[in-house]
Amino acid sequence: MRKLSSTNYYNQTFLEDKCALNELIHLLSKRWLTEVMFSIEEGNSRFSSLKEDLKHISDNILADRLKLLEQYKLIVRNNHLGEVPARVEYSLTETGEKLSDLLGGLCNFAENQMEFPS
Amino acid sequence: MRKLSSTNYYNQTFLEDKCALNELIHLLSKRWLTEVMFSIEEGNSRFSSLKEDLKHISDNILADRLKLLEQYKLIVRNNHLGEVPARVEYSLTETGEKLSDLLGGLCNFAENQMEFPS
DNA sequence: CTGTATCCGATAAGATACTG
DNA sequence: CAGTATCTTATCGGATACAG
Repeated sequence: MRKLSSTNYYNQTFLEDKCALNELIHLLSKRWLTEVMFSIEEGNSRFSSLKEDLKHISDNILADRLKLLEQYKLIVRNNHLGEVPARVEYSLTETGEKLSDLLGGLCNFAENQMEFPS
Repeated sequence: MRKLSSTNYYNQTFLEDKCALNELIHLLSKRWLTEVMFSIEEGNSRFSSLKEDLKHISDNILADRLKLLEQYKLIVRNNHLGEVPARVEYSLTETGEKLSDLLGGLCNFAENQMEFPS
């Protein structure tokens, strides 16, 4: 639960305060996060179906990414209360869909106009 | 110089191979990288003027980010050979300018349509 | 089924000192 | 002026075990 080593922490918050883009990119850079978003967009709404679709993801990472996406209001969590076994469904918010579109454009750019070294 | 702890390394390359977007985001997520790009776009072409513009960046980080941007062909390095003291100028490539535009759109989205927690 | 808790190795940022 | 080399600390991803 500790953090902030002076400059390291300071610089990160400085950059995030300066421009929201830095905070967004920091979020997007978390491994699997965009994949989880795209997988939900494609119709995988359950924890188990996401886990199956993203073959190599682990439970704790998937749970963490879902929590993050929910906190940033990019997805909504629909808990079907009281059902046993538990049933939860996720879906994109409007903001989430908009972001997904923008990332589509960026993806197209990355694949067609960028040259990656080695 | 060592790396790859099996799954950790494997998953990263798996995701980068699957979609170039992941590799691009991984690049953009390096701290200061977009700031360096934007600062060059605004006319800061020298190492020293970038360092002055981005007040809290350290030498080794700035040097590393410039090297990365050059490797990905987002900037070009123009070495004025034989001048003493050394003089080097950086500028955006066409690809760099295109990426900068796209990031502008993403930045606009981040600042106007996203809600950041806490 | 849908998660949480703890631990460990790998990577990234930055401080400091030094170089052509 | 424009960097490089070495080292320390913080953060991140993943394995494993467990819980409501």
